[in-house]
Amino acid sequence: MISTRGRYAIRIMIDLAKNDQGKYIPLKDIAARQQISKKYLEIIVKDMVAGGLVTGASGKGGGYKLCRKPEEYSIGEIIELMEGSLATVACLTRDAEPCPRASDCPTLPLWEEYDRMTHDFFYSKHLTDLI
Amino acid sequence: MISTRGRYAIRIMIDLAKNDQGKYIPLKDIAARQQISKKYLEIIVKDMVAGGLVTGASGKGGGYKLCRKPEEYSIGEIIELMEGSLATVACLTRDAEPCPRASDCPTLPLWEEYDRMTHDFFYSKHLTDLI
DNA sequence: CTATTTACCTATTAAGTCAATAGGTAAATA
DNA sequence: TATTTACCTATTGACTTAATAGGTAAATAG
Repeated sequence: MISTRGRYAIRIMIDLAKNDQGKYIPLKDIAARQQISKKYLEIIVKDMVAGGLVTGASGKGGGYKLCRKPEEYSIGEIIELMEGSLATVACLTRDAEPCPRASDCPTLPLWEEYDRMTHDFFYSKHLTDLI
Repeated sequence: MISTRGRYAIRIMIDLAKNDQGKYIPLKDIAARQQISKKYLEIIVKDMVAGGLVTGASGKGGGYKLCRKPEEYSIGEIIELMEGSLATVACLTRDAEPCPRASDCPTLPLWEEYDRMTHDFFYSKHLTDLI
């Protein structure tokens, strides 16, 4: 299940893209338009800055801005950053301890196939596809 | 993320299919082969009986048994029963309260497409594909 | 230079979910 | 009648989720 972290991050990105006029956009405005608590968005957007999705500027006239063109963001990248992983089962997580049953696990190929499909799906979608 | 409920359920089904000799198979044996706590499997298999995936019989010589041929079970059906839903975002859950933003939510089509893909993927796989 | 606006920071919390464990009762057979 | 098995209810510890609370630092407009 994709949580609010990933979903709100995408909504922030879309909002930034749609309202782009070259200037920074205050989080207050985004929160009002998206009807999400500004305080909660702060936590989310902080990680977006750290992950290189957006840039922030303090002070009057400050706010947030995309740091690439909308077509240069894949949805997969956004979700993977915000959720920590796109993995659909625990044993395929980035930092999963190696499963001792992996070599003869009859279900592993299924999860791998689904994981690959999920990855390809979200990496083939870009921010521009949502605008 | 698919939890142990869904994953263990599939492993139980595979175990029942592989070891089928017409008789009931005690949960004790499945737990030993799969290296999963029998007590935990009890909780899971209870819902599998309720959902019509397997039948149970008490007493000596009792245990569990598939109630259809392995090719007649889709993986989607098993996961959906055990996880409550195959939905990948909250607003597409069976009993989600209707989202007031749905009509002009720019991300909804994305989740719907992914959901459809997930559904089709798991319903196209059957128990026999894992044996 | 000062007031205002904004990002940025740390901590806390209430509710819910997950993955079990514990300790029984009822049913069926050898 | 003893044994084996399913079936039942309750509890728990760890973790995650989705927030809220209350600040400090930076930048600009006036």
